[in-house]
Amino acid sequence: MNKYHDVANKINLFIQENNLTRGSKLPTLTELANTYEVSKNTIIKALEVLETNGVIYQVRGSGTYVRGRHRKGFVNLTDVQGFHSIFREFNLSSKVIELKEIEAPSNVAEILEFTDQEKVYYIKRVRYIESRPFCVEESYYLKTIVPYLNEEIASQSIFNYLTEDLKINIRFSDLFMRIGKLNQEEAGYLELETHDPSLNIESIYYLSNGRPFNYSLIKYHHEEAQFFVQGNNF
Amino acid sequence: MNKYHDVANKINLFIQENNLTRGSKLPTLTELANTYEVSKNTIIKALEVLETNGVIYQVRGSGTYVRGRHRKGFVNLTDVQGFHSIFREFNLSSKVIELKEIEAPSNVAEILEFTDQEKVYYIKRVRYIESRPFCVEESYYLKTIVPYLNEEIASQSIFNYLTEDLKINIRFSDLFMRIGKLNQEEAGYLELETHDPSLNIESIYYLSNGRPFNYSLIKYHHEEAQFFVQGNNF
DNA sequence: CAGTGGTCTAGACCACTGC
DNA sequence: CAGTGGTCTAGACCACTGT
Repeated sequence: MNKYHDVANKINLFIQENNLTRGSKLPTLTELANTYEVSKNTIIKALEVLETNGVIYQVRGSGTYVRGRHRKGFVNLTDVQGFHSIFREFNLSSKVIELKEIEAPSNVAEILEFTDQEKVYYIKRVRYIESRPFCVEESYYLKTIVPYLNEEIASQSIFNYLTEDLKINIRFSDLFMRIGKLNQEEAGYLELETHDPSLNIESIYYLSNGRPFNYSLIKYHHEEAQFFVQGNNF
Repeated sequence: MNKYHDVANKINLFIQENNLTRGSKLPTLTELANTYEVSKNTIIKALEVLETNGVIYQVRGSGTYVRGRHRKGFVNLTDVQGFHSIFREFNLSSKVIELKEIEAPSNVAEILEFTDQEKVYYIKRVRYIESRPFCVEESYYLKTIVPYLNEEIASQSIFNYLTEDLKINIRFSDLFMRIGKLNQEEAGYLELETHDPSLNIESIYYLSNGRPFNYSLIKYHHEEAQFFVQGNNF
């Protein structure tokens, strides 16, 4: 663990434990540098982490303040781990509809950027939050990166399996979202009517060396899909 | 303009002018430091900017590479200036439905965090992209921050007016998104049917001192709403 | 194990806020 | 104009990648 991540966590804890609310002022940079016994620049780095995570904001010439505005039930889209980390607190489960090893269809091959035929795992599953159907997911994993996958793993958190068991480092992701309409099958899974709207998110996940290894198309139940994005300007 | 922003722009230009594609390798940190005649740390800062903007990614021990994946017509949600900057290339226009100065309704007062009665501008407008109706927007601006607004300004880019004429610095924003249904009036503006779905985004914009000054509820035409989010993990 | 990105420091100086 | 965050530097050292 880096020093600045460490300090960031400590400051974050400090905010939570003291119940600091929006607008509360934190100590100055030099004070923080003294109390955590690191250089001023390391404090700056730590606060930078907290700023991009939407925890604080800094005002030049004035001070550092707590940002913290949350709305319950909204999932942060900016966080790559989004769903997985936030839903740890909820009772999240999955039902696997289909799991097979196939040659990648051409559109997926194009997205995942390979020219030769490559094997992928195809998974279709319905995800439930507190036993309410939440989304239908179709996902393709490059077999060279994810050599093994079974129904038991897919019925739990694939993300945890990738990061904790396979030690895969997910570095960044591209999400594309738009509104779609459910077909009869999907509507059935989500307990909705055919042609009801859904929030569709196509996502591509990349390894730390920049290679795309997963493509997913997720259709969210229109009443359950609630997302937020924290923008920063500079 | 800072040195590192300057360098970031130059590197960005370099990428574009040389048509560097996904995966292309950039020079090393020390080489970049030499060619742009700044310290290594300033290069790191510059590359950090490009990384959070989704232009490049860096692999420790290996190098810096071009990320660049775009899909036409998708609006970047992470960028505070999102709509305004990207649509500069399109023919974007607005029709003002209503513009008035009112006491803030209680829900807006709560969101914008004031307890006393305060005046706000309320604006309702329909926005068109290439003359196709794109979204219906209802927006509230704190009058203490935005002292004047008229129909002419509102029919163009309010964002430009705020930043360029009033010299207001927007620092960050919170966006909340979900699917909604259009009422009869809204459907009329968007040339859709009543109860057709829409992508609704509630947004709160904050000044550089952390004060919220604007709240908007925007309902997007379901066929035109296409957004993307670039996630970074660390 | 050479090459490359990442962390950390100490310190000088700049730019902005708010009294 | 005092206080506070932001930029920039030079340099030491660490951690990871890929051959």
